[in-house]
Amino acid sequence: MATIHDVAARAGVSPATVSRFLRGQRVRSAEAIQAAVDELDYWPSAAAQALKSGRTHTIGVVVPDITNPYFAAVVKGMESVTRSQGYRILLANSDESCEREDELLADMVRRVDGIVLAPAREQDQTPMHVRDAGVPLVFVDRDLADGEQFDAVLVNNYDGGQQAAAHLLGLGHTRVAAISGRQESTPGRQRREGFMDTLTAAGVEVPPAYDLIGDFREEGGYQTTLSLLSLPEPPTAIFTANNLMTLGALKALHDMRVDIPGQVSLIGFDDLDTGPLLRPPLTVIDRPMVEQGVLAMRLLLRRFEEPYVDDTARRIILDTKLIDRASTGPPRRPTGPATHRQSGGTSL
Amino acid sequence: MATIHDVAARAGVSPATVSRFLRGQRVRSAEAIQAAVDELDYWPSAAAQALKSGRTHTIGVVVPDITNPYFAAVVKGMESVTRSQGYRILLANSDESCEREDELLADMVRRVDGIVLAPAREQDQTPMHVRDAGVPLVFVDRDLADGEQFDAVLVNNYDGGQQAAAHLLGLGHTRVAAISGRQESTPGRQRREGFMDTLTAAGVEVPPAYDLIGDFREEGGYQTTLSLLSLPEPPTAIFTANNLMTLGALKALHDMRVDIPGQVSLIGFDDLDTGPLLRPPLTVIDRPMVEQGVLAMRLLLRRFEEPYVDDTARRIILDTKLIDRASTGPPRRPTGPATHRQSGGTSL
DNA sequence: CTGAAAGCGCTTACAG
DNA sequence: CTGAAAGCGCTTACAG
Repeated sequence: MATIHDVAARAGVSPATVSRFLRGQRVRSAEAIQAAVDELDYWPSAAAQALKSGRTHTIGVVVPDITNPYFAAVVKGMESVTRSQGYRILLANSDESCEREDELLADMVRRVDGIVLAPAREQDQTPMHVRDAGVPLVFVDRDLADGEQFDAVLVNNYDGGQQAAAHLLGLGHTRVAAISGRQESTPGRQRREGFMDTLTAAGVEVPPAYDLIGDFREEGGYQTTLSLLSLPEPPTAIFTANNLMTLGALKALHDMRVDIPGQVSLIGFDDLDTGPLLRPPLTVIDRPMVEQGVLAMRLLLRRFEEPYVDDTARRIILDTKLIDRASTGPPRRPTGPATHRQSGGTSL
Repeated sequence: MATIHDVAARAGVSPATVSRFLRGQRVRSAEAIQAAVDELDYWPSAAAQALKSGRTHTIGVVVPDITNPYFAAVVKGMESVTRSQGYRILLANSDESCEREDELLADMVRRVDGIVLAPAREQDQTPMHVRDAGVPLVFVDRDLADGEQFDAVLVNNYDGGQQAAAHLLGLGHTRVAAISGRQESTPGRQRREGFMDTLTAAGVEVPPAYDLIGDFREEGGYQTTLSLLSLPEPPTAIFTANNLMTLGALKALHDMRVDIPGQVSLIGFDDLDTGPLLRPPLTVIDRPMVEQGVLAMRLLLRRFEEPYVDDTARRIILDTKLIDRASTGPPRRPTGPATHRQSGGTSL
């Protein structure tokens, strides 16, 4: 493969001049150099450039699962930004594993300029080390327990949980279950807290059997829903704390031939592309996706601007929004202090 | 950041010895070096290693759209392989654009050891150049017109198109429409050909208004379906050539309050995670997804084995399979040389 | 505007 | 097993 020396020799200049030309500086022999570049099919070595300049123009992105449509959308947003700025993305899945995340981060420290991370656990220590090593870090979707010093793009998960609970309460539900994400993760903890606090404040108690922890995966949503349905007194409404678990719950409900929302109402967190097309169309707590990726990447790239002065951490918290479709409705026979704004179910 | 010299100095050895230790060779001062590495929090510079060794241990992956669940699954499969082999993935979307793909490829040539590509067009020339530059290339999902010299993992798209057509013919449809992908792409062309050939062979003619070309995106599926429905004589069955267009078609059908499969049958190519949960559950041509990624990456990494002798191109063609769910059924009133294996529709 | 030269941080024959 | 030395392919002050 041709090197900068080959190009220089062919164009009759020094390698330094070729280098200057390539970085857009004005040089006398521009045409000759361009011709040599074309003829030799020259492309600079990224490794040599990185070694010399200390910049890789690559951003590491670590998410729990790229097949989760939410993260796919977030990554898409990030890519639209990196593309326009001349950066590229080194992508990896942590698989919700802290150990895996640590390995990935360690591996990335010396090959990227910065990292966007959705930490698997709020107690992670590795991000601090990475930052101490001089690699800027931005959180997306998830935070650290003591993450205030990091840039972050998050949503108001607590609020989202509240909205979900308020919606079910408004329909008259009192036997309400929640399938939450791991409590060591930001969205797992916050969504559950918002949901539970709202129920408690309304005088609705949630028995332990109704307060389940999933794994943010479809399988977890499926299994926990089955366990809920096998209870002597199953809930009349279920809140699933992310898109994949919602899908799992929906599958379980279908498999058990449960009428939605006749027998059980289902409200999920995070909308799906297929949300309106499902049986029944899904009621969900929605939030920006692509936009989160865009904002997170902008926050990160901003740290590479020269001169860079403003060193304060930027924390962006976006709002959630209820999308009321058809998977929630009033319970068949209100069993508690039901509100009375709905016309009521007729069956049984 | 600490360098190998710092570690060497602290351990009282030469940099060469540290380097040997790090690559697993036997050295006398192993403990001292390990201690120095730990204390200094040393991590080798990927750029320096790449420059010196000529290997980046990074694989470039270029797909049309990572938010397409099919490609997300393929990438997941690829990642499971790279992970276990000490490689990482540089991921990028071509957005179905040839120009964008060219840019990405050119950019990657000097920063990866190999590339897995789903070419946007069968006439692409750039892959040849990349290969000539010494970077191994494997195709996945899509091929080049003269791609026999490249490793590839594909599926029998023609066969899949045939299966879809045979299924609709078997139900008695004669007014059959197809929404295909761009004919310059492998799956766009092959799926349509298999579908059309089968109809033609059965004596069913497809008018131009029924033979539409989409863009493999949801929006394309939506718009073309609307145009189909606005025809004086709309089709009784639609074949959509990929998952996203199927979703778009389903949305259009819902929006126009068309009964599926009562008024219109819908059969898609590529299954969806939500396939069984949709209204109605989708009949599709299915194919391996994660597995394709695994196979493609194995094919590629095999080229880096030492010593590498077998230089013949490996072409893997996987089979498709019909999943018969509920979005297809007999037409309301058979209008052509209908077969008679179904019990027939009752309405109208 | 241009060139000679140093150096980024490693790896690897080459001697010992 | 070990060290000194060269070199991977660039970039960038430093002079001119």
